[in-house]
Amino acid sequence: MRNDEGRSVYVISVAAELAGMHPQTLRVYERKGLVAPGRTAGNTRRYSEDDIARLRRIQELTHEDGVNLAGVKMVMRLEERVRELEHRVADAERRLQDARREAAEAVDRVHRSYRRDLVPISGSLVPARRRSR
Amino acid sequence: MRNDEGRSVYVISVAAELAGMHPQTLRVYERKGLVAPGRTAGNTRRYSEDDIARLRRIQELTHEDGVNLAGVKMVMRLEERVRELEHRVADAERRLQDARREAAEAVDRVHRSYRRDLVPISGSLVPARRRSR
DNA sequence: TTGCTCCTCACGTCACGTGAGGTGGC
DNA sequence: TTGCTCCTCACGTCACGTGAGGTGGC
Repeated sequence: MRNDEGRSVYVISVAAELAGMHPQTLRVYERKGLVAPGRTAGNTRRYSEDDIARLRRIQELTHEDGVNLAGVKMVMRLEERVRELEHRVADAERRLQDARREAAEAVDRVHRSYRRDLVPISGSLVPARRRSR
Repeated sequence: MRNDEGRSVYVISVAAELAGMHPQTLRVYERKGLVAPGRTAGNTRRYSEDDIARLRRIQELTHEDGVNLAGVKMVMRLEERVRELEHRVADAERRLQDARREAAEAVDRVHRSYRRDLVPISGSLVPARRRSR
C-alpha cells in the first residue's frame, strides 16, 4: 500500500518550501543518500509526501538536535529498526494472549466432551450450564 | 549486577590510551554528557570497563561513521532501546513457546484425569498408552 | 522569452580535537 | 621534586549550508 508512484508530485522549489529548506540543500541531501526523490523523464526531481516527511525529520535532527548528516542517516535507520521491533513485540504479545485464551478453551472443550458422553441424563457434579440456548 | 563501584580503576591517561584518545578529549566528552566516569575524593576521574567500552563505541561512531557528538548521543540511546526491544521480543516469543507447551500438557492432563476415573478396568476407545513406565 | 530546472565551485560559519598554559594534590 | 591531575582559552581543520554562475528543456 502507498507504494504508488504518481504521488511524487512536488517539484524541488515546492518541496524545499514545504520542508523549510533551500533547494540546493535538497540536492545535497540526495547526493548524500538521505532522501531519494523520483525523477521525471526530463531528469527533474519529484518529491512525494513521504519524501517531505523525511526532509522534515532531517530538519528536526539537524536544527533542533544538532545532529550532522552522517548521524541523521544512522538515527533514521535506527528509528526504523525501533519501529519494526515495537511492532514485533506487540505482535508477539498479542499471539501470547491468543495462545492463552485458546489453551483455556481447549481444556474446556475436553472437559465438555467427556461430560457430554457420561452425564447426559442424570444430574451432574459440575455446575449446571446456563439455561439460555 | 556489575553495579559495583571499585571497578572504576583507570585514571584518565590510561583510559585515554585504552580508548585511543587524547585525555583532553575525554574531558570534553564528559562535559557534553557522553560518558560519566566516577570521581575520587580528590576529584580525580576514574573510568570503569564500561566507560572504556562506551568510549570505544564513541570512537567508532565519530571516526568510522563520521557522526558528530550530538549524533553519537542519540545513536547510543537508540541502540540501547533496540537492545531492550530485542530482549523483549525474545522474551515474548519464549513465553509463547512455554504457553503452547503448557497448553498441550493441560489438555493431556484433563484427558488422563477422566480416563483414570472411568476406564481403570476394561479396555478403552482411546489409543493405549505407551507400555514403558 | 521567462522562470524554472540541472550542475559545479567557492566561501562563511560552526563543531571538534587538541595543544598551550597555569594550578594543585598524591 | 616529579609527574600526574584539574581547569580555560585558542586555534587549525573539516562538515555544512547556501550563494554565484553558467546550462538546458518545458
